[in-house]
Amino acid sequence: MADAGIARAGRTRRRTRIQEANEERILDAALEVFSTYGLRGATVDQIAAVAGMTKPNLLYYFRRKDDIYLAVLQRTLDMWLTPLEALSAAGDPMTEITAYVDRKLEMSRDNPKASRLFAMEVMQGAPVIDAVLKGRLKALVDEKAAVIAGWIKAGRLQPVDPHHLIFMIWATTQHYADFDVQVRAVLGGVARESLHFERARATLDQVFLKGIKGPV
Amino acid sequence: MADAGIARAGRTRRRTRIQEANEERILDAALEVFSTYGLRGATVDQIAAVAGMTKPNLLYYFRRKDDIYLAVLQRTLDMWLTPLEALSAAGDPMTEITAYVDRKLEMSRDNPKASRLFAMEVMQGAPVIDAVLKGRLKALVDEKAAVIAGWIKAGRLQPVDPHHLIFMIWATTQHYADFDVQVRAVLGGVARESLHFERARATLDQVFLKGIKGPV
DNA sequence: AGTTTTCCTGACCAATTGGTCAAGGGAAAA
DNA sequence: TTTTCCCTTGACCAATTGGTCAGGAAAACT
Repeated sequence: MADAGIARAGRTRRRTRIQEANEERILDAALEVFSTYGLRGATVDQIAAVAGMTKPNLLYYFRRKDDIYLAVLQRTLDMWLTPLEALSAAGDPMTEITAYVDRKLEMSRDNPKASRLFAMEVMQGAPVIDAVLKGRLKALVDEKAAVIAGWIKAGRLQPVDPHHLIFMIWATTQHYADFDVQVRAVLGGVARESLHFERARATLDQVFLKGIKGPV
Repeated sequence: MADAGIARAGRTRRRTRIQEANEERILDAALEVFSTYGLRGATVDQIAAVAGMTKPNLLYYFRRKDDIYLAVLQRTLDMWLTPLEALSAAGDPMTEITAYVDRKLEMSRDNPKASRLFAMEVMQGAPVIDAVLKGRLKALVDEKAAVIAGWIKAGRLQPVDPHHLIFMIWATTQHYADFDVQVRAVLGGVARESLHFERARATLDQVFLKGIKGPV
């Protein structure tokens, strides 16, 4: 996979500040464009325009469209998986899960483009990160599902299918990023940003909490 | 908007069986392609190939790419809104909501392409159905949210924000269509189709049921 | 049957797309 | 200051894209 940019001939050189700055500008622009139009719908010209540079200049840093796409996916991947990794068997089940929901929701609010990028990739059949889904992601989910299963076995949580519970959390939280336009359209001018986020959080917390809280 | 196909000159003629059949083939193919790549990422050649006809032939029925897109969106819209319309104030709250969840989940299973088509459209900023979202959809959601609010006021349901509850239901059910690839990847070969659908249904029903069931 | 209308296709076109390249302008090491 | 690389660009290219058109093949009407 190399170093993202500068896969050009000759040995690997030190990274210039210009290089560093431009690659970041490009990746930011690429996130913007790819997260809206997907790999196929996005054009290099468009990314270059958003990044404020000429197309050949952009292609100097990333030789092919696919390279940019790959780089921006990888860049966002870790950030996206972090919240689930933080779910700890040691903590109190309800606290842990609520915290996970809240963290994920915050990510959707603060980084909606990352959410949409993955959504686009997956909806197009995950041509690039398919292996990651089946490998790293599956392993992580299986691990945390086991943690939840442990809580259930210990009688600290209602018996629910852990995998599908995780799917529910993903779906509900990412919905606010992926379908942002629809959410706004339906809520109308009524709800101001922060307010509608707070309501979402309250609703999710409440339903999940009551929905899976341990035996009365 | 006209008659979808044959907006060609002259007065509107009767629809041939050939016409009817071909338009359906085209719309099926268009659903397949647009739901995967979105408006911009899809190509007319590709749709024609899936429909099993030449590009000029396809363009004989729909003169522009946008026309096909619009037609396939409209064709799917009603079907997509039906489940929510069926939610009735007259019924028992929990029964109604569970039934809605189940219906939506079945739609995701039986017509995942429709789900992905709308997801794509919305994620790309809803350039085509923006007005529908703010008009018809908002009106429908507001109406049903009022129904739910009524149940809450009557003490038959835990107090939750009705709009966000509806979002939760959309998100969780459509997730199985939109992120199908991811779901399969994470569940691995373990779960066979029908089995994993049944588990999803059970999990959603349970969490929503316990999550919002009226005061004990 | 013959005539009219619909259907279908190969050839074609302009615009856009991903990508290359030679050569000039700058930054930084010597 | 000089030299060496790094950076940037306009011009260019082949392939793909959305879309047109003239004319032949097949239906449909009479």
